[in-house]
Amino acid sequence: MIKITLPDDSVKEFPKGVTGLEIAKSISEGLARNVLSITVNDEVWDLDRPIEQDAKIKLNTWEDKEGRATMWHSSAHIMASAIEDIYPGTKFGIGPDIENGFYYDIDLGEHNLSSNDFEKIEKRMLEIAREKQEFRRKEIPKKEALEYYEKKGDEYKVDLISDLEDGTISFYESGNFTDLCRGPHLVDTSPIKAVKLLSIAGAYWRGDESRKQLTRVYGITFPKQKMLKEYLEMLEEAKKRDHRKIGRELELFAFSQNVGQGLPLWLPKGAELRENLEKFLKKVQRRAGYQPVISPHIGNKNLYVQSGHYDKYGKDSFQPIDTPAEGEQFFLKPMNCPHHCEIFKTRQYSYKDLPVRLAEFGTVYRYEQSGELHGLTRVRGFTQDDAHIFCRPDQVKEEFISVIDIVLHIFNALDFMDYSVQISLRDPDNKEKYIGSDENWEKAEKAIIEATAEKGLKAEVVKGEAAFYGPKLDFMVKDALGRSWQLGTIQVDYNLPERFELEYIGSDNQKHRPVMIHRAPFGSMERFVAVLIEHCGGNFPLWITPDQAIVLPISDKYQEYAKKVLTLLNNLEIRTLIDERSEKTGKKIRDAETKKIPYMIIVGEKEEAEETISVRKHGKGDLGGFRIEDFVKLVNEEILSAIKV
RNA sequence: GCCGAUGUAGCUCAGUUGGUCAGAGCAGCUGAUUUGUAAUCAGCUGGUCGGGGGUUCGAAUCCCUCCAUCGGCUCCA
Repeated sequence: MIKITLPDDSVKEFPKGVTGLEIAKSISEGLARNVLSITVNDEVWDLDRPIEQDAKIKLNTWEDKEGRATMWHSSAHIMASAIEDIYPGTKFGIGPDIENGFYYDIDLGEHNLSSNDFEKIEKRMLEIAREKQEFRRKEIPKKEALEYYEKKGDEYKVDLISDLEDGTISFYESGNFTDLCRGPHLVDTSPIKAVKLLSIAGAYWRGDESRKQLTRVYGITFPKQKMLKEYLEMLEEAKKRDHRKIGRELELFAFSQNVGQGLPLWLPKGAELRENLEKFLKKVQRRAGYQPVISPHIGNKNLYVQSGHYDKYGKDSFQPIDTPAEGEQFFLKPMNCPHHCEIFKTRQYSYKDLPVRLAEFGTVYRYEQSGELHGLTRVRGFTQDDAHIFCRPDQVKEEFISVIDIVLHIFNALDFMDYSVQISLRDPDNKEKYIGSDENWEKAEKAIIEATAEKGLKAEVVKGEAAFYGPKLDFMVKDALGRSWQLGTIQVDYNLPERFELEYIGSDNQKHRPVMIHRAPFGSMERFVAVLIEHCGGNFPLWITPDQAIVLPISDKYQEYAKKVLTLLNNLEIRTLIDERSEKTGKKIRDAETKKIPYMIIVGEKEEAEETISVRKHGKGDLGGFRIEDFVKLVNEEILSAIKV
């Protein structure tokens, strides 16, 4: 007998070689029907794989991430099987489960797959699912596996197997389809009740641009038809929050082919929104000891040669700007740091002057590949809420904490709670790839880890993800469709102080090299606004929204009073509009609701007589009559509680 | 840059196998209406059907090419 520990820490005894399915059955028939895989000592297994010794287990159903992963991984096999049935001779790369569904990279040879082919593949997949094909695990020696795929002519699998360690390799067989696979899988295909192929894309073999591009087919499956329907509806809902759509509807920003792709035009409403964010951050930064600086949009080539960026990015960047003077070349600035280094160099610093914090909303230009451009999240011209902190090595941690404070303060004020934090460290096995002394790296990495811990952030630590010039801390936020974007970033840099020979005089009267910290709490204004739009669906917090209120006179007779109210509110710094059209009140309200204006001020006979206003809140409805000063108080309280000063 | 898809009025979309197919709703304009918490009525103006080339008696519709957009891949100082 072996001891099986369940998630609630209860322990049950089972005969040696018991399977996950048998354990599920011993608990309940219902569970046995719904269980998809089993986690055995933190490893996900097939339900029919015998457990030979004491173990801690968890049975995974659709409700568990691991359960869904098992189902989707098996679905990828079914899709491959269906594709092989329909297009014999197809070669297969990899087919993993992903956060929402799965994909398979395939090589169809001459044939071109398009979304028009999805229906017949889906149909075949459902047939396979209904056939209740069992997934059978086989262990085969590496040599035999290689022979199998060489004979089949599938160079991708050969490539994969060649990289595996010697010994036996696991295969899974379902119906006529056999695939190299670590597993785990469903017991059989029957839990898959609903199938949807979502999209098709090119993907380089092994993510390498120089290798062949395969066809990647994305799909998702569900144990119930209804779930698929709900999922597709959810995707539709998410599309409604897309910043590109809302940006157009609320007239926040636009693109023009005449101006150029990836070059956003901020419309009056969007510019107001952005300025409100900038004003807020400027205020916060002033309090935190930052000094504003301003630098030009172009820089001499020499500047970027010195920074090292010319070498690394010059060829792929925008073309140089030539001037009449001989030998002079300028570039649109791709980042602000070299300029800020030059600002730092304009005077001498004592160790007592540090840290020096230079801040600038600096607009930069980068040549992003055309296929990469995406609304406001990926553009060719954007404004960083940039600052560079020049400090002593012993100040790194303190500075990190203070920057994290700013980032959290902003996220808090915008009700941005759903973010993740990533610490990127250097690859410990490849230290020579990085610039800067071992000692400084260790100090900085330790400082970042400690600073995040002290701030109570749950950060994921990723080794080998650091830039060559220093470790970093990133704040990531997801957009409406679940894609992750990097917003705030804090990066240590040992490279630029070196290249620009920055120095300060220490207490020992010797010259020392400062550490530089790049940081941008928003990241870029463009990307931040994009993600903000998707988070609030265009219903911006009152304090940054372009228009906070709109006065709606009931009829032309009350225009005069309405204008009086308008002036009064604007004088009290409530950004207010007026709707003077000869429309019915219902229509004016509808239009104001559509524009997502937080407060509607309705004035008619009664209000004029009483010197009051009727207030309607967006999305909520009528709040009743107010004296103007009471309304202003209400608005100011709402703003203060949001900003949480 | 690569793979696939898309591109019809400011916006959202119809347009059957190439032949009164250039349309609708919203928006806009003009007029009437003077309105009380999510759409008042009537009339009117908008489009070289993404650009260019080709096939055809005839192209929004078929082919080629370029551009842009969308979903991915790669990249992201």
